[in-house]
Amino acid sequence: MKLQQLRFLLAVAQNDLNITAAAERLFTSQPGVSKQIRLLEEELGVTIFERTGRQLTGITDAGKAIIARAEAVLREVDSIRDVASEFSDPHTGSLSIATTHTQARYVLPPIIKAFRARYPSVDLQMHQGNPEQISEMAAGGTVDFAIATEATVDFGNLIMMPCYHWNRTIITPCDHPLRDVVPLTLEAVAEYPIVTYVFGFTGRSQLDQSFRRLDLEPNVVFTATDADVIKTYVRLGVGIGILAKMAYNPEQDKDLCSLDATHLFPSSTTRLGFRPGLFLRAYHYDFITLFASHLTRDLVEQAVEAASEQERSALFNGLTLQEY
Amino acid sequence: MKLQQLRFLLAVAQNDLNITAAAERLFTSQPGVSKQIRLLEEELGVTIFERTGRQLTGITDAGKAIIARAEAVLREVDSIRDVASEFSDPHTGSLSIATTHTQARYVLPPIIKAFRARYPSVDLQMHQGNPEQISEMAAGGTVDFAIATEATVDFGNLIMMPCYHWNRTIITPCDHPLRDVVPLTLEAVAEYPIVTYVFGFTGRSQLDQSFRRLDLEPNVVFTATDADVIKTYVRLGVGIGILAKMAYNPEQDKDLCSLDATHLFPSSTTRLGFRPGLFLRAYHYDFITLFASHLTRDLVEQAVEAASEQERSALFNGLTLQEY
DNA sequence: CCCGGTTACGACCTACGTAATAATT
DNA sequence: AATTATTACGTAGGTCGTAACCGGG
Repeated sequence: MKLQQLRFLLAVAQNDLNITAAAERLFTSQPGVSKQIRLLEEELGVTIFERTGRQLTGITDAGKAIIARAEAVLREVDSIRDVASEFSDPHTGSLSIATTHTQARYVLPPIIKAFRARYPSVDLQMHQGNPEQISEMAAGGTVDFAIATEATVDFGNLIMMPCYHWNRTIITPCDHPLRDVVPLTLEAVAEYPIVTYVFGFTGRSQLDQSFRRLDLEPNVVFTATDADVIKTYVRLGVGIGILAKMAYNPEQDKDLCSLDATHLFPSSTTRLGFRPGLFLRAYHYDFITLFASHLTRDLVEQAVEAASEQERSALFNGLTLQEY
Repeated sequence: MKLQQLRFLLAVAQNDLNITAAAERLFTSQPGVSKQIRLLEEELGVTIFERTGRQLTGITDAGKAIIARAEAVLREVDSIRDVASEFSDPHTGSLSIATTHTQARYVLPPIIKAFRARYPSVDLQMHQGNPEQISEMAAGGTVDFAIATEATVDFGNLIMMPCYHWNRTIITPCDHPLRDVVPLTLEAVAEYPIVTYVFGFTGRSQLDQSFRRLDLEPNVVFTATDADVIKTYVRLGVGIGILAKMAYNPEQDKDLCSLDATHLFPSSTTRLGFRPGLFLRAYHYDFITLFASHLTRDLVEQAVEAASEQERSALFNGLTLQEY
């Protein structure tokens, strides 16, 4: 068994069982891939791909199990390279982050700026997606870090660490009657059409819970995955907006008025996660600490070492997180 | 990077940095090993071994990290072979178990017999050790299964599953005055010199706790790692023996009398554990079910899938385990 | 007949073994 | 002096690329 054979195997699996395409992606010849696959099957004594005639038409059960493990092998091999680079050239490498719009647009920019200043030679990649996609990318090794608010807990065994708490603000046109309701109540909010996040994004489920607890039926007339769209529709008079506080910028959004809603909803927590086994380079730790100053290298290492989820969350109890 | 280079690397690390010895163990030439190590170092751009002159004198920090990951790679590669064998030849393979004397001597023999009857072509290996050694062997990949009562919880991230409960019996010469104490109490037991297990073995810590809870100071005059030695010294009149119930055989031990001590001590639980990532073949599942009938393949698979330790133990709540 | 996989063959490379050399203890 | 790592070099095996060949749609 050769590492290349495993690479070939994965390439074929990832290219719809098309050996030609896999060979192209690997910058090698098609017969070579074909042959190595057969040699691997022969050595293992198992057919990995179902064939009708000469065409690959499916993956056998054995093949699925083997492919899953081959991925693990290659991830681990990559991590060996990472370890080596860390010692030979600690300031060069790559950092890839998957995150949601809210983080990418409102929270990460200053962090990224500081990080790039400190590590100009680190190749930085950002991917945007919904929370599930983000978790999958982190679990599957496509990206190093997942940063999101929902759905990342419980998913794919990621090591998750709380980064900051945040709450919501309600934005309205400045002549809106809701501004006269003091103190603001959920009942009053529920009177008006609402524009907010789609389900699964940016603490939306916690928002729904708060209304439900008071047996209120909020009239959500429009949902979006990002705050910019929400603001746009509030400006159009479609309804009042409920969005993450950090997405409201008093200067740029001065045509909208904001009403603090911290007392109406429980705080949400944004977390950063990565897959167990990922080798964290010095700049990974630095990025984490830049993003959440309480997550020192020491603490992160303890979280990685922690045997159970319980043990891990115990580490984070008693920490005071930044509040937005 | 080649898999062989990683194998060479590990062999050198495991043979006191002696390349000659490593080459012998690998049935290859010593210059070959030397060269591949250097090639690997060159490719990674990192020195793995500290050298004084030509002698290898230590492992660098980078080397330690790399070796740890190389072990993971090779384990995973082995597991690919296991997967393949499972599909090509499900009845052939190997099963290695590390366990303590008590299990090996009194509990496992009928299980092993049944297993061998069902899988005569599976190469069965048993290793005896103390609970820590056992856990280490399972975590490090030396053996597939660890079976023990203590110390295996919390250790090395093993996936542990409860197999059966058991309690203790007290054995005495048949003319011993303790036989007249009805009902038997811990206070009475504490009056006599005691022969039992050494600390860390076969539920010894739970035994100590029971005495301590009543502020009793048991007079333990002799400790052993196995019940046969305990019986021997009880026969010599050194003291009364406290041992696991399944270690008392009414026929063979008819010169000794046993007093049930179930009401004096809490039950202990014997567990079976294996490292996460181990590929379980059909005969692995069958062995587990033979050993503990409630641990069906389905349940074991769920335990493997469980994301957290909590989730896993929840699976086992409500099961009624066999009681010895 | 086209697309895609396999077989055939030749060139290159590289891993490995033997032998010689150098450095440590 | 003995042990152990490195260097040198030749060989055998294997990987890879080109080209020819086959099987389905």
